[in-house]
Amino acid sequence: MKSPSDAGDTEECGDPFQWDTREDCDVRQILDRIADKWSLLVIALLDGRTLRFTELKRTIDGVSQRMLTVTLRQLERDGLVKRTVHPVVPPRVDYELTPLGMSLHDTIQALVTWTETHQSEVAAARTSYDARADSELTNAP
Amino acid sequence: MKSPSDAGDTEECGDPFQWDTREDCDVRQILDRIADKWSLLVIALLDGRTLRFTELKRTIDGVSQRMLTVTLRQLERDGLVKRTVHPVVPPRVDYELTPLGMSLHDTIQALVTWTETHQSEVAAARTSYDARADSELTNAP
DNA sequence: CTGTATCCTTCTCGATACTG
DNA sequence: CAGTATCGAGAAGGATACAG
Repeated sequence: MKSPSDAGDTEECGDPFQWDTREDCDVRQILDRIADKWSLLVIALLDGRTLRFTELKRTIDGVSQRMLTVTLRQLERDGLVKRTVHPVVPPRVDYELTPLGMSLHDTIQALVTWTETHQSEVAAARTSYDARADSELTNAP
Repeated sequence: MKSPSDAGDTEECGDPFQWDTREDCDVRQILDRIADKWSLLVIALLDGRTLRFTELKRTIDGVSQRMLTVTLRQLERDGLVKRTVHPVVPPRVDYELTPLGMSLHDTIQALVTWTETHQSEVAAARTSYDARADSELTNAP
C-alpha cells in the first residue's frame, strides 16, 4: 500500500517492508524535515490563514527568533509555506501555506489531534512504566 | 523559564488556534517525542507485526545501536510499543505495537504516504528556491 | 518589524568497549 | 543476541547585537 513507485522515481523502494528506510532516500530527508518540532507547529498554526512573523513568534511559546527564521526558510524552500514581503515601513512579512502545505496540514493536524486525544493514555503509560522501573530498582539492586 | 505567567490562564487546548503551543503543555511534550526521526520509522515498521531488535536495527539504515535502544525505551514508556523478553539463549526480544501504538500508526503512515506522494514536488520546490537564491547572489545588489 | 551575524552553551548522537 | 556504560565530536539551539 505504500509503494512509492508511482512518481516515476528511481528509488528502489518497492519492498513494502523496506520502503524508504535508507538514509540517502529522499523520503527520509523530507520526513526528517517535516517531523521537526517547530515545523510541525508552524504548519499546524497556519491553518487557512496568514500570519506575520511576530504573530507566529508570539503564538509559539518557547521558539527563538533564530529558530523561527530558520524553520520558516526551510518550509519556504520546501514549497510548503509562501513568504510575502510588503515593501512598507515598518516591514511586514506574511506567511501562509501553499497548496502543497495545505495538503500536508491535514496530516499534521491528524497527528496533533491524536496527541490531544490520547495524551492521558500516554501520561498513564509513563507513570506506570516509571513505577515499574522504580520497583525493579528497589527489588533487584 | 517555564512559567508562562498564566495567572488566570486556563488549560484550554480546545481552542483551534491556540491549542497547545505552550511549552509546558502535555501535548507539546508528546508531540516532540513522536515527531522524532527514529520513533517515526520504528512505528511505521512495526505495522501489524513483531520484530526483533536486530531486525529493526538492520532494517532502519543508519540507526546506531544506542539510538535504537533509546528510541524503543521511550516508545515502550509511552505505551506505544510492547517489549517481550524471551528467557532463552541467545536472548530474544520482540517488539510490537500496543493498541495505542496501532492507533498512532495510522496517522504516522499517513505522514509517510504524504511524503512519498509529494517528494517530487518538494524536490522541485527546493531546486526552484535554490536557483532563485543563486541568481539573487549573482545579481550583486 | 524582520531579519542576519556571531558567540557560546547544551545536548544529541555515534563509536567503542564490555556484560548477561 | 541484546543490551549497558562511557566519552568525545559536532550539531542544534539560545542570547545578544546590529542592520535594512
